[in-house]
Amino acid sequence: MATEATKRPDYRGTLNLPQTEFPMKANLPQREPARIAWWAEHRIYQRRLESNGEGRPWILHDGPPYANGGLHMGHFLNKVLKDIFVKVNLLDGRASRFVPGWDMHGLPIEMETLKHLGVHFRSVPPAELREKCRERALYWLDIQRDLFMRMGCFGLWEAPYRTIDPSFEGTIVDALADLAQQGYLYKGLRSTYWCPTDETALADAEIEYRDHVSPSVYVRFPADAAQRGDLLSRFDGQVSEAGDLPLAVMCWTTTPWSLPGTVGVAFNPEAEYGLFRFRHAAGGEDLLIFATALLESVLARVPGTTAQTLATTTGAHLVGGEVHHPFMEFMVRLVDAPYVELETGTGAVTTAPGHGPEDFETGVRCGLPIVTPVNERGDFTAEAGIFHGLNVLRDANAKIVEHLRANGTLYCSVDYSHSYAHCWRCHNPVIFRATSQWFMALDVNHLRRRTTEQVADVRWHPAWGEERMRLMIENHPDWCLSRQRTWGTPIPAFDCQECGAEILDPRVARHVAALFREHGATIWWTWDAPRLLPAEFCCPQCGSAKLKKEMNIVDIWFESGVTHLAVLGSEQMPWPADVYLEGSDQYRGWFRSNLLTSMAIKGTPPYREVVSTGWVVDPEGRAMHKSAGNYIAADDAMNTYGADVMRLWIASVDYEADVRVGASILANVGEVYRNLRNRVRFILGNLFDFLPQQTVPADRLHPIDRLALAVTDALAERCARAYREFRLHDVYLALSNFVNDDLSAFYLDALKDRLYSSAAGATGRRSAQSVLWHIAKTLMALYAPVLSFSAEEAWQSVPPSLREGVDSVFFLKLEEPHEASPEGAAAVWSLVKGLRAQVKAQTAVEGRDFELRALVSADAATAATLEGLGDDLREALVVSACDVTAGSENGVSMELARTDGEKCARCWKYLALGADPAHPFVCGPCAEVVRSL
RNA sequence: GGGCCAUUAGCUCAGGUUGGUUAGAGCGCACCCCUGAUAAGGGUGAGGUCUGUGGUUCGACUCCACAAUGGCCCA
Repeated sequence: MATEATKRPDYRGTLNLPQTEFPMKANLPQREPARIAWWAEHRIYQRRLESNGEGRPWILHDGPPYANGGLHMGHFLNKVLKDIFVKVNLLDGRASRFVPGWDMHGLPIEMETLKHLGVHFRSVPPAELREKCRERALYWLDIQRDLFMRMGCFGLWEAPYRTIDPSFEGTIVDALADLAQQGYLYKGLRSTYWCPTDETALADAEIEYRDHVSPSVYVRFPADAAQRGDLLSRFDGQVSEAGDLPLAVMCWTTTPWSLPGTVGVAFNPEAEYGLFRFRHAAGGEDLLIFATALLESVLARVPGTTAQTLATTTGAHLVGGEVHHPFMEFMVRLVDAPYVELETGTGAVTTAPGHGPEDFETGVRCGLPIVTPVNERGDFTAEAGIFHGLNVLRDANAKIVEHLRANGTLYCSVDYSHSYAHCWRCHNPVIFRATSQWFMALDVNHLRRRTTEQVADVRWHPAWGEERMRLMIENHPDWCLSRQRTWGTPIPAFDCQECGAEILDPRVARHVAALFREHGATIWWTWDAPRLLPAEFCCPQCGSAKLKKEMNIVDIWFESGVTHLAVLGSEQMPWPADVYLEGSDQYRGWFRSNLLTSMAIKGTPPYREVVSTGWVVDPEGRAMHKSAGNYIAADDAMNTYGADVMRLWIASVDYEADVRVGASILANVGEVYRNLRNRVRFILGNLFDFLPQQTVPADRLHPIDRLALAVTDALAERCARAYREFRLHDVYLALSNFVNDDLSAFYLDALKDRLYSSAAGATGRRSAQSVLWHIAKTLMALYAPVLSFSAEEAWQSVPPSLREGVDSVFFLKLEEPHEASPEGAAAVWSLVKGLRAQVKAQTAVEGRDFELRALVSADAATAATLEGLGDDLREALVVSACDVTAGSENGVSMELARTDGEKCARCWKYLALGADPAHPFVCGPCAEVVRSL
């Protein structure tokens, strides 16, 4: 063995093997924080923004997260996606200035603060409670900001917009002034969701549906003699066996507490109703009216009864009749309502316009009185008679059922489990109350029509977003803007003490807005009315100066609905935004609220494009919940996998639909990450001795290198286009295919011989390096929006002489300008790649790569093309010799055979050895290189 | 209960703008090669009734209807 070693010396030291400081192992969780500090210290984002200064900035307007807790994977998806597109545009030469924002007012924070303090909101003075809420919101803002920065997101983190800033509060009130001036705001009685626990009206968005068990009651609404005659006549006089039995309508409700406010009974006008002769188990008999379709169901619930059908008619025929209330003093009108369904109950539904939106609508349409005998705490008022003082959610149902049973009007009461509206924060059931609230009208000034029309002018991603938004606007009721809470921005309304006028005057609103900008909105609680009003302002109706401020705050969806007015509109942050990007729940939320305020105040949408994302779900496709045990906190994921792997995960999925995440999914992404990282590492390793001035001009590159250049430029073009069109997954697929298939398995593999065994400064080697440097820059730039940490790390590992003073990967261009590629380059590339694949497929049979010589035969044209590649064809096939012959047949075929040569101890190709007696085991070219060292 | 969206190999996704030969890729897995990208690299292979059921058609993963499962929004 010793003699063998001396006979065949080790030439390893004479080769140009890769060297790089870019480590193979990423250690992302440990290294990423230092990268963030470096970006901040060197003001990388700000400097690129400044150098991109010309032209209109590209603005992705940030939808504000709610500052009331930690961050989950949904937050990660949201903010990182935004960051990716911000960086795409940054690298693409635009000033993509990202101003992050936070939604900081509102009930959830107020609740969280009260819980934190352990007190009830009535026990804390408003100004003090507001200060505590502010502290709490700022506390969460800091935590969230740190995490967003930890994700690697670029943005103006030191100057975010916050809905609690006095300037923002001023914008909110100015927006109300604009709306008031144009006649959008009105005060109206409305049946609104009302939370008796929190004592506030709730927006639709503040409602969640949960299962709830209610007593489902069948109640007798008796008719007196006159009413009886009238009702019987409505059965077309076909009633012969009625005798003188008493008559009643059998009504149904799942909210017995609404009975004191029940002033109507609704029938489905198209359904059939029967007049039934009822024999009760106890012995009595009477006549009852209810839906025929529900007869069996009713009999099943009122045991021991039998019924005989005397006559039938339609619901429409019964409308206009009247019966007595089962216990109140007033009469109840029979009305029609299309929503009355015949699946459960009796088809005769109690209607309390003060306690339900449908009932309210029916009441208004049919002229019923709007009765609301329930106060803000859910207690019956004196208007409810004997039930005065009972609470509708606690004891009213039981007491009312008991009373019905006692006075003989209850047929049946059974527990009924159904989906019922609950408060989103305290999770208690909510009720409806008719209360006086401020509304934004959607049909004033053709707002609804103009909005649905202009929805078509926005580019929606995915495309179905347009239809979804259009339907959303078409079906939306007027927007209830007022809330009866403390932590928010006051609605600048005053009530006249003399004439009772409710005043929301634009002039007053602008005055208040200016005061808020200067002093903050808390002055609404600490200043008296005269100080808040413009000098000499009097009631526009009666001229009285005795005005009292209202204590309503504005819906927080209105606050976030005017972020476009608060944040955009300057030269640096122009209005409208280029893009809004949020989860698909925001079609109903922020996309819509911004659209409506913008259409009303500015006349056009606040965005040109809208991107919506799916939901982050667990590996089985189920929603994530802390209580379900499948919840992943954003910081935990980053600490485990590193932000860059998490960021790559986002590119690996189709974010427009729901995206799954879990340990095995992220492990897969981790493998792809290592691929992408090692490709760049290998390329950088081969550039350790390369200098920019050694770059070989395109026209003198090796043929295969020119093809590689062309293929790389095509990739960059394709990726850049996909990036600009938000097709992130296409970038991911294109990059991983390129890096694995074109580079690792083909080009880089082929290049090793030339890079390693040529003389360091040989033109051929510099040609390869020239192209490798171009590929490296291309890849790092394309990686940077997604793999921000790793791309930057790679860039910092490039020898400074090669980097030429470019400090950061974020100073590169997304797509380097380049000359047109040679005609058909991609086809030639594929052709050669295909031949190389054939070689590889046969190496197991025929021998190792370099042990082979290839005999390629092709039609004349193809042969000419292949011959044009010169020795690069041999190199690309990784064989020791290659001959091309032109045949007459179409296409290309190849034969492989063993070479005659011996293995060169230095380059490992099989060639004639020993031309230089000093180096007997080495081929001619290698001997020459070695001699020159 | 209604609207919208999704459902293609173990996982993440392509695909077919006009339905037409053996539905593709990466990762994982199994086996093999290399050891001068080495806590790397290369090759080969096994995995799919394209969620299900009907329908239209000479022919459907692709069009239509219904259903299931999951998601978002609403009631």
